[in-house]
Amino acid sequence: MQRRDYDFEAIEKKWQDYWEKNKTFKVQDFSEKPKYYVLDMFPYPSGAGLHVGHPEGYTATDIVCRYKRMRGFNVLHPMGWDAFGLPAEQYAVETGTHPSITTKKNIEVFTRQIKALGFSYDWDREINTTDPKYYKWTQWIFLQLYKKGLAYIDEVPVNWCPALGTVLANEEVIDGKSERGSHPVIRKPMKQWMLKITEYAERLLSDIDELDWSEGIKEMQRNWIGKSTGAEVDFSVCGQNDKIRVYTTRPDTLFGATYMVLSPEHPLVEKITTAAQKAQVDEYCRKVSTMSDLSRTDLNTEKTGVFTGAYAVNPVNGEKIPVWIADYVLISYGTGAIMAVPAHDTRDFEFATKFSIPIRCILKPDEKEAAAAGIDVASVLEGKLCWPGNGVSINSSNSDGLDINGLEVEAAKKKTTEWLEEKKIGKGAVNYKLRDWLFSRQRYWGEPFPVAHMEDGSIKLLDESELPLLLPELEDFKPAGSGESPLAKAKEWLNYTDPVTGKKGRRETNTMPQWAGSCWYYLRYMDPFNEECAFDLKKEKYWMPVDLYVGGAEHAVLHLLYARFWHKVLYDIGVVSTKEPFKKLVNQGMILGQSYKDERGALVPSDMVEHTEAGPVRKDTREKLTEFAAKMSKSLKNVVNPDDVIREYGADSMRLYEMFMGPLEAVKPWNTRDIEGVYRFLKRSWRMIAETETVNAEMDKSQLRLLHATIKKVSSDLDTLGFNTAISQLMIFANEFSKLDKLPREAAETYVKLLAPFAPHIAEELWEIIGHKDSIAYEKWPEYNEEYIREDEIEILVQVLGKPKARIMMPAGASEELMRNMALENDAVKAAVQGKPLKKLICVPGRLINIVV
RNA sequence: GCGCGGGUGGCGGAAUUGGCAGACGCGCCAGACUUAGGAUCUGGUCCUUACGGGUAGGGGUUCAAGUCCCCUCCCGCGCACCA
Repeated sequence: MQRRDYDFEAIEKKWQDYWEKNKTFKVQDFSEKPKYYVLDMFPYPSGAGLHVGHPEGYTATDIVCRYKRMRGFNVLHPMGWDAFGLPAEQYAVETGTHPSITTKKNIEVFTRQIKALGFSYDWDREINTTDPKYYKWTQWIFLQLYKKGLAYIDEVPVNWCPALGTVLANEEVIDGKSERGSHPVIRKPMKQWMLKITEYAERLLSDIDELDWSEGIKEMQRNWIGKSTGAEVDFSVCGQNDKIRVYTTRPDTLFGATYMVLSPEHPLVEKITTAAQKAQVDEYCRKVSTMSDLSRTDLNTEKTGVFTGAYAVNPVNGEKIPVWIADYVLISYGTGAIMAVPAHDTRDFEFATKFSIPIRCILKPDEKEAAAAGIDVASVLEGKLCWPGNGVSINSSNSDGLDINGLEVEAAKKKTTEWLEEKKIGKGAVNYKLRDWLFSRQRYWGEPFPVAHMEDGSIKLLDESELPLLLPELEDFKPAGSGESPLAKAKEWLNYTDPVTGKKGRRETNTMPQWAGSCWYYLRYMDPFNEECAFDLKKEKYWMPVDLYVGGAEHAVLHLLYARFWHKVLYDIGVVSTKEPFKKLVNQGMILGQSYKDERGALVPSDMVEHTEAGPVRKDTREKLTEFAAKMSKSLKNVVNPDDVIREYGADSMRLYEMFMGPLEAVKPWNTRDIEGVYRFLKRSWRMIAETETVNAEMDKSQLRLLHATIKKVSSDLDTLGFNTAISQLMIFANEFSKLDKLPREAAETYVKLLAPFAPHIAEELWEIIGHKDSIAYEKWPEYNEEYIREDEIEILVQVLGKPKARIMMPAGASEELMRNMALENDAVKAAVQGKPLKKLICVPGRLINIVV
């Protein structure tokens, strides 16, 4: 075998061993240096191992960490495992293998793969959510939530998945099917633990403003919380004492309310329904209750509903209006009842049209807005078209002191709300889309709740000294089928006796959802082995908040919202010192795989594709195929395994390619062919340093300029996470300096330092080759000198009428006067101007001149 | 439908925020070295023979527009009867 000049395999092994043996990246608490906490979203260790999406974020954070260390920061950069979860449990159901065994094995694979990329984690802080020493404190936090009144049991219709034998959270149900496995999901009432995240809705919303997160993610969180302001209004039911309370964001349209709608689940439905309508109403309610969420939302296009036979009184004009029930009104939002204003609400309009309910226009549309939307104002006024937009109120006054005619929407809302409050029939109100968090799962592989249900019906919290409450050993991991978790089969474990009173009870059989462990793991890293408390307060004060948090956008709302919620609770009980956990958040974009489709657009698995000179064809039929990028999946066989890439090109090339592909946050297509480019770059770097004589020579002006421009560009790009452009600058440098026969020492040393965060193994090796004994990891980051970057002469573009005509070298600090003269004397410029009179001359110093004639 | 991103060579992507569009890389073409090349090096590579024309399409502001404004089209992501 021929000698490989750049032997990445040996080099990478050597330095990974070195870092491990010397504990190069072990971090000290309370160092004098400024702290910097960089966090990756810790992975669920799945059986499939790492895919190329994982190292994308990990590489980015690792580069930042290595850079910050060289900048003199004390960097906390930990890794751990979000190891509770359904897949290991499903595997246990199928094979009888205990989830802890599967989990352990998977973690070993993940660890090996992650270490092979040379990330500078402090492995001495590794945590695992399934470790009793960890989940003891997850349980402890639950106790705190309960004590604050934020945890309660409620009987709620939940998403029951018969195939999985478990209840799923709303987030785990996609289009009425389970996110995992795509099994049908139906609604079933069950006793569940809930967390009152709604109590924190306002703070979760308003504190978003101070976060350094991408606007997109912040907006998603705002939408998820979904704050709206409006009013609650009471409508009395004709012939009864009952009142129907509605929530509306448009109190200004009360005069246009021509009917009301209750959600089928509304408690008043039964009471107000007349005998004549009872059969129909019951039938409708029955139908809706058995419907899955999917079929219920399916009815999007066609509204359904039934008249209850009852009437209510519109409080602004005393009018009798019919009360209907319809499934387009949700019991879980607002008051579960609405006043319907068909003229100014598209849903009500559809409903009213279908059931021939009067439509009364009480808002004259804004002419401009209506024209822009292509809406005919006259039709709106006749009640033939719906206008949900702006305008002024009409036909909106009563004899009881309310007159909003002529007012714009905002003013009309305000005035109506004041009137309602004065008459004590309503008040201003705020609503959120955010619901309380369904916090139990009917699973084995999760944190047990530290509670017992006592025989007298009370709930007993375990004492802190009884934690952790361990999971019982089981042999059969199948769900109980009744909806209870497999824990219901753990006979002895179930029995609880209060150590103080001797009273008996039964342990909670639900376990916590996977989100629980990830809600506070970033805190445990600061103090991972503390047995006295979840984490030391002084350490928390030193390390928090997380300065940079990188992870996939799939956690844009749920994990990040839940973690923020817990953090605020912990803040309120005084164990954390910051209002928010994650100061800066970056979502890495998904990496897509090379995929193929035929002319009909049918997808073709990658192993069926052959590459010919004319392009990709289908192996068996020779049909022409087109290449495109699609999410990596088993079925398309377009998944790239980092192990293969590392074997072929090395970890440094892998790291560089992941960063060079494009901006961190962008969705990018993987193309194995392109790795060749960064690999060549590393080989060139190798030859430039390792196989070129290093001399103590001065650099000339242009060399100094390039060196310092490179320091500047790489540094500023690292500050803004512009990894792709930083690498391209390093390439420019290597392209130039690799031409030299002898490399000036200063250039060599500086370059290796700049390269080190990106490609640490080769950098360590080169650093050693040019004569250093210690690791490069804590070398001082180079500083640039603006002096050297400045050019003496700058090429100035001269345009005539905006068209480039000449490029003239001018002194760097040339005055406008000088620039102007030099430009006008230029032959090419003279030719373009042709003696025409000068109308205007724009001079941008250091850049260009534009002559207008 | 609503909200948020985005549309630049054959491909991945640059462009100091209004100032020479296409940096850097892949691919491709030509050449050098070579027994050999999936090694390395050199040169070329937006379109057009040219004049010129080009950043999804159309209009506008400006001395100057990929960048700002208006309209249209397309793609991705999120939410989806939230009153």
